[in-house]
Amino acid sequence: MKKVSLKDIARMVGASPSTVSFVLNGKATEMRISDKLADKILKVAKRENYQPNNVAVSLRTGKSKIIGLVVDTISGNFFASLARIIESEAEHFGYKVIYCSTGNEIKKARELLGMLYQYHVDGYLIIPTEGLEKEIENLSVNRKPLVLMDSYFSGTNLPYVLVNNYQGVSQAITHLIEKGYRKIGFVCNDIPMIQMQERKRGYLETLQSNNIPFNKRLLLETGYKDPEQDIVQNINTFILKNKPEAIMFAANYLGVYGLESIKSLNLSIPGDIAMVCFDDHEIFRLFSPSITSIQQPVEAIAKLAIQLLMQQLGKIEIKDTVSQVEVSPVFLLRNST
Amino acid sequence: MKKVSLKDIARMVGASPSTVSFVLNGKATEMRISDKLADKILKVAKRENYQPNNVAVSLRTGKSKIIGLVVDTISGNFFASLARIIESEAEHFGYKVIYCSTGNEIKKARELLGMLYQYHVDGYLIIPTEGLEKEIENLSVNRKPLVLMDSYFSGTNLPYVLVNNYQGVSQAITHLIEKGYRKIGFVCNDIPMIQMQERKRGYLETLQSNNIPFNKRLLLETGYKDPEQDIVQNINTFILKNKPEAIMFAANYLGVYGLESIKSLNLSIPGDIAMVCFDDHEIFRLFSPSITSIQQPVEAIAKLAIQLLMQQLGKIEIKDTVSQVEVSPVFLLRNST
DNA sequence: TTGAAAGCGCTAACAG
DNA sequence: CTGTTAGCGCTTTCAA
Repeated sequence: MKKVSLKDIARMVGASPSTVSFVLNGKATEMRISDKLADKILKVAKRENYQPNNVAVSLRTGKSKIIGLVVDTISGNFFASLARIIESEAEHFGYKVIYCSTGNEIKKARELLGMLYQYHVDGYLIIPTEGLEKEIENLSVNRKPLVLMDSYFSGTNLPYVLVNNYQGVSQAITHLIEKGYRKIGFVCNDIPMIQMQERKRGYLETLQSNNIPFNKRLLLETGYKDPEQDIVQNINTFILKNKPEAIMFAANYLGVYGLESIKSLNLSIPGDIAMVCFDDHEIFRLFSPSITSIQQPVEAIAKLAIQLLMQQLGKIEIKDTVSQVEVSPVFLLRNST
Repeated sequence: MKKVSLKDIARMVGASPSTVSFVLNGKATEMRISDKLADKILKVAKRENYQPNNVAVSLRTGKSKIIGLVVDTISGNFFASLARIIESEAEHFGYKVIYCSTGNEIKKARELLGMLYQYHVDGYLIIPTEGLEKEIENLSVNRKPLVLMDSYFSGTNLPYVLVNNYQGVSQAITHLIEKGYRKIGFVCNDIPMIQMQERKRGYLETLQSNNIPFNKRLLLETGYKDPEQDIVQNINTFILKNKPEAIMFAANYLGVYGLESIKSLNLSIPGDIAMVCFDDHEIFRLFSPSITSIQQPVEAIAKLAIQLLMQQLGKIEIKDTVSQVEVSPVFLLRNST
């Protein structure tokens, strides 16, 4: 039982492959195929359960109707919610989505991008990681539609959409200050990407504009690749040595580790120490006390990203020429501050 | 700047496409191509950064070196950890993985499977959902290598690998009984798939074999598609009305909802109510008190699934003919019981 | 030791 | 209104 091909259909109907192709692609009227023939073709195709061979279509047309979504890790909240929305948005335009995760390995990332390229995906949605700059630049040079999310490379002109990291942190720190906290710690990681830099800048400048001198001992930079154990340990000593009244964690996984640390230290939130986290997590809502956090407007990000991509794919007209957009975060006031 | 094709290379070197193809596919010696020519071809290909067009290769050979992983929802712990391992295992065999999520919509699931089929993925890893039986059966009939995970359809002979659900629940319930609890509630959902049925059976039979009469008011079956709010509300009234001394949740998302409910009821764990959950979740480890749970051996599941798939793909020899395997769960004793 | 040629399944320009 | 034909880029048989 082999799959029926377009040619098979043609033979059965007694028409030529091209005619069948036109009919099946809805170009029957355009090409002025007689209704009779068109109907017959449609009927036979249906009866035989004809499925076009997309590989052949792709080879011929150079289009695949697939967009590739490349992320560092598919675990993780942010990605999980992102993926669902992106998928359904893409569907509106007739595109399918395939996911690839790089596991934060530059080598693997390169391979994956290569694979997507070789399979001729029509567009790329990428959460960029350190070291991937050249490859991404390359896609762009080859005129591949692409949109970056969550971060971007400064100095390039690639389209991106991300949350306003500076604003989010600034809001949180201001909130802490208003609540009377002065000794505010900040725990971030050493990723050199723009989003983390912006968060750090948010911390520093907001302190400054509130006339609170920056104490560098209150800034903890953890290694991104360090094992969980080590990071929790670092946070432990950080808290013990510097006794911050409040801590802001610059990423949700850091907040989770922070929770672990605070728990192991037997400190109470917000009594002994207040906390707020950038990027929400299910745990923060459930925890007792619930944890105040800065939520990324995932839905908006996803929709905008697809929009920018579809513009490049010529699927929607370009309303405005802005292709680099930042969206406002959502401040979720809970009980940890 | 167009991509260089194999033909381009041939022209540059002054050889025929077939010769180039042989060399590039490592069949140079087999075909007795002279070393000189082979070297030259390799060098030029490298210089020109030749990348084969996989679409063309796939069309020609009917193989894609891709396996499709179809899950219900891409969020979720279980899947997230599964994916990572599957990916790296597949890599050993030279396969790439693409993910698709069905969002638990049968229509979308069908489309996705169709897409994978049309793109000629070489193998399928599927977490089956209700209603997908015929499509999956169909793949099998068409001799597509495939392995089910997490669940399966009784009455079919498809290969699968999943945790021993019965054993996991039985172990947990036994534990509760040993701890002295008698009024043990069980919260599951209404998915008619085998894994949930097995968990329910584990509950029922373990009570029975311990001479605890089954009280059907202690069994709560929640709608899988119900919104979170409703389910939490259901759990609330379930607890209030029936006052179980302990509850087992049959899935990790249910456990999380349970936590919410218990929190909103202001009950203490395990003082007022003990709890244990099937399928671990990061929250359970972090929560105060930490929540006892039954962990799925994700790594073992992933590795076995790939193994079964590679057997079908002829990539490894078949050691034993067992293609339906259950693995033992891991009991994680924590502080909620 | 190498090359010519056919063809995977489809689309689209061009000819009737 | 419909069919012929030429490929998309690659692999592989067969012939030289």
